[in-house]
Amino acid sequence: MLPFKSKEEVVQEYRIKSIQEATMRVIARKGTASATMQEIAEEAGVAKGTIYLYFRDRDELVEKTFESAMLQLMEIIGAALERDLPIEEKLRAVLMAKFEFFSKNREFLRLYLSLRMPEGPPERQRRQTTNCQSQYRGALDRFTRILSEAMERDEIRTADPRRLALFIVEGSNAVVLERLNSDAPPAEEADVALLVSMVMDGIRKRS
Amino acid sequence: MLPFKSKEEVVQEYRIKSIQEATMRVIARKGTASATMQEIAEEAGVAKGTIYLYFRDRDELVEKTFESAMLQLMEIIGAALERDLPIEEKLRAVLMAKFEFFSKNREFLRLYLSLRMPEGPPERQRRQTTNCQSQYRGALDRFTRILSEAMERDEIRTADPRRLALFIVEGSNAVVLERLNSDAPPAEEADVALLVSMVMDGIRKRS
Amino acid sequence: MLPFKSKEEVVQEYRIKSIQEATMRVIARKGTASATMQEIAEEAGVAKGTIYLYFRDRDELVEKTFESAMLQLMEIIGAALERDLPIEEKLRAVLMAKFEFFSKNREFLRLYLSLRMPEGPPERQRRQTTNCQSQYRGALDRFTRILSEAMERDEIRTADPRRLALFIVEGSNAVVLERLNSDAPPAEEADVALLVSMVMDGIRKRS
Amino acid sequence: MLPFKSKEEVVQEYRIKSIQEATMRVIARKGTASATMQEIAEEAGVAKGTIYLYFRDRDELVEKTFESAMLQLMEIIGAALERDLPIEEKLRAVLMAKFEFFSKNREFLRLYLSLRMPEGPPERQRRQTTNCQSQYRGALDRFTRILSEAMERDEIRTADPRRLALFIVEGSNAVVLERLNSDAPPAEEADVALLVSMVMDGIRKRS
DNA sequence: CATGAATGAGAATTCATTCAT
DNA sequence: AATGAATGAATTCTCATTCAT
Repeated sequence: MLPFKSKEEVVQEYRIKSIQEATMRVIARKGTASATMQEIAEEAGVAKGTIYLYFRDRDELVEKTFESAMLQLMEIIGAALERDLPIEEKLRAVLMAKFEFFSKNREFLRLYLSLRMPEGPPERQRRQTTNCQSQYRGALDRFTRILSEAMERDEIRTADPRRLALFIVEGSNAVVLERLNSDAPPAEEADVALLVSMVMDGIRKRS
Repeated sequence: MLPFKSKEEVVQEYRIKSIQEATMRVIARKGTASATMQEIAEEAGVAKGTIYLYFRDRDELVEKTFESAMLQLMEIIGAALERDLPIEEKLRAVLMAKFEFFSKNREFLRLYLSLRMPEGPPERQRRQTTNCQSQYRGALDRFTRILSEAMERDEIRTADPRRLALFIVEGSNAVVLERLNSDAPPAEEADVALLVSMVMDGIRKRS
Repeated sequence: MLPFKSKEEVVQEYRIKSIQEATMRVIARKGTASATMQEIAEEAGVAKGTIYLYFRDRDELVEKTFESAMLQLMEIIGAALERDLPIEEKLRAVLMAKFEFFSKNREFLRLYLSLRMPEGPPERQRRQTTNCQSQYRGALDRFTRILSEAMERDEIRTADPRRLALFIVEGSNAVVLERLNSDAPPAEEADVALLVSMVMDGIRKRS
Repeated sequence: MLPFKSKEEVVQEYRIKSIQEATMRVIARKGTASATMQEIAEEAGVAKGTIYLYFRDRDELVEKTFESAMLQLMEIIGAALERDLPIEEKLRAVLMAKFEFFSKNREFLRLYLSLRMPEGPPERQRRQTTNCQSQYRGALDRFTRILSEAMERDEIRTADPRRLALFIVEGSNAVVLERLNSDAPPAEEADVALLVSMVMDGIRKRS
């Protein structure tokens, strides 16, 4: 069964992709709350109305944009986790994947960071939580499970795996952000090595 | 020389404090971008116009509110850092201070987290960065310095202290957030102990 | 000479008819001002653009739709009026024709009622008046003339025939509307008889 | 207990009244569906936003405007019906009241006529029906009851009183509309007398 | 000082109309 | 001829800010 796409489908996917990319660029510039449909349309090179052909409303545009980028990220990280490696190498692989993804998708970072704190009236917050937080939570759960399994296999110390996961994920987010904000960040490998070593062995000096 | 405050000054300070507290509560509910002057005024029990007697505009209100809460946080953390303790105890003291502060000032967390990514047109972003990021950066620099000194004193391993500081600060923010979102978080001491031990010794199982 | 229609003409007439019927159905549902081209096109099973092949713009579509239904109505009523009957029977025939027409063309009623008050900017109002009111006025004039003639023949009392015509036409419209809105209206004959008797003899009790 | 109104209440009532009057004028010019908030604001000499201080949204503005004018009309008609008069005189009084009201409130007529056919999506139609039709229905019911009572008192012939009410009310609306559209309508008394005589005795010539 | 009514710039969204395929 | 994606003018509504009282 070959994946067959009619010309219309191709055009449609292309439009959706352009609009979502424009959305991410504008959000990267202005922030999620301040990105206007007007500016997104200009950035995408389409008319305002065109966006509404592909997305019900602004909320859906933002959510779908988040979801589709998040999906890519999850796939990359998922691939890194599937390989049967010791926990240290898994951690390294995940962090490398994340660093590489965000360095290729600079624009996504801001959206990624902002959707964890939903804005607006209760109803919208609920919706955003349902649609976006769930993906983020999913990623976190996955990482939590990896840590749990490593504990069971005695690879790492026993401790609340959720706390660890949170700490590591957010701590490394901060480093990603810092890298993107600096003009000449060190090689990805260097930062990843730093983090892995810190997470695995801590910062205490050993004799 | 006792600090002397005229009645007017006292009233003025009281107003400013009420308005800033109201601001934080509304931001905690709706998010920084969606908090309206109307809702803040109602929450503070004053008229909309009154806010403008004490703050030039909405941006200044948000920034000053951030700054004054941040100042408190910095003082508390500063006090924790001043004591001449080994790095592990300093870390513990700082985290305890932070946990306690946010548990007493739940409302501040959302503002704290949102101002790290300034919103809006370039001009506003610049202003917010100048006014708010600087405090955040200041806190970070301070922590970075503590780590540097500990490295010089050979208490901890040598590594980019800024990266370490970022990682630890943001990682622990995530745990603070998780605590505030959960109905019955574990004792502060427990979470702090977990983080300190993880930061100092890492997660690797040792024989 | 038989009227000869090429295949193209047949198709064209069929299209026009479908679109106009769809227009009336949508207007019956949503009201004249809220009927959108999109919904009309869907209802007619054609593309939006197709409508513009047959009608210059939305206004023309609505007007032509009105006109062609109105033309049918006028023919039916005209037929009723042509028969040489006493005024009472003429009135009965006209009302019967109207009741039957609207019961067969429920959808038309709303359009019929709404076009008596043209909407929008002066230019459009003028156009609608010219195109639609004229038909309505024509119908009214015709009925006015019937009344005048009856007065001249001393069948009915002398009075401003235009006022009488207006009163009778609109009064009976209200009854038509009420019938269409009720689930089980009385037989047409009953309502018509009521109206005819009322118009001819009034409501006063006679000894 | 004197009716006491603070200055604020007076100003508020004045604003509401100006805005509603402007609304009626614009609707009289453009039709209910085509009246824009912008034009209403300009007509009222206030800013767009000001209208929203007094009315939740456009729908509420239109409805409240209708209701308050309708209330006046009902009071005037009610007063005419309270007097204990024979049915003929009651009818005359009601019609006179109606004619006078609409000649003083020309602008209201269009709103009055348009709200009987609610526009838009089902939800809005339902709301308009609830809020506006109910008043219209109320007026109609009242008139229906008057007719019923006259039938019981043997003043008029027995017939479906609702049909009669509809017929008379709408028939006279048409005359009102015609009067307002003509430059020099006959005296109100003349038209009222025509209608009363027609309703009471019908149009049949009697020997 | 404090108030809150008024303002109007700006944002989201809709929809008649066009035009390349 | 038919299509329906694209357009952008027009519309509703929000909200920071001002200012007369």
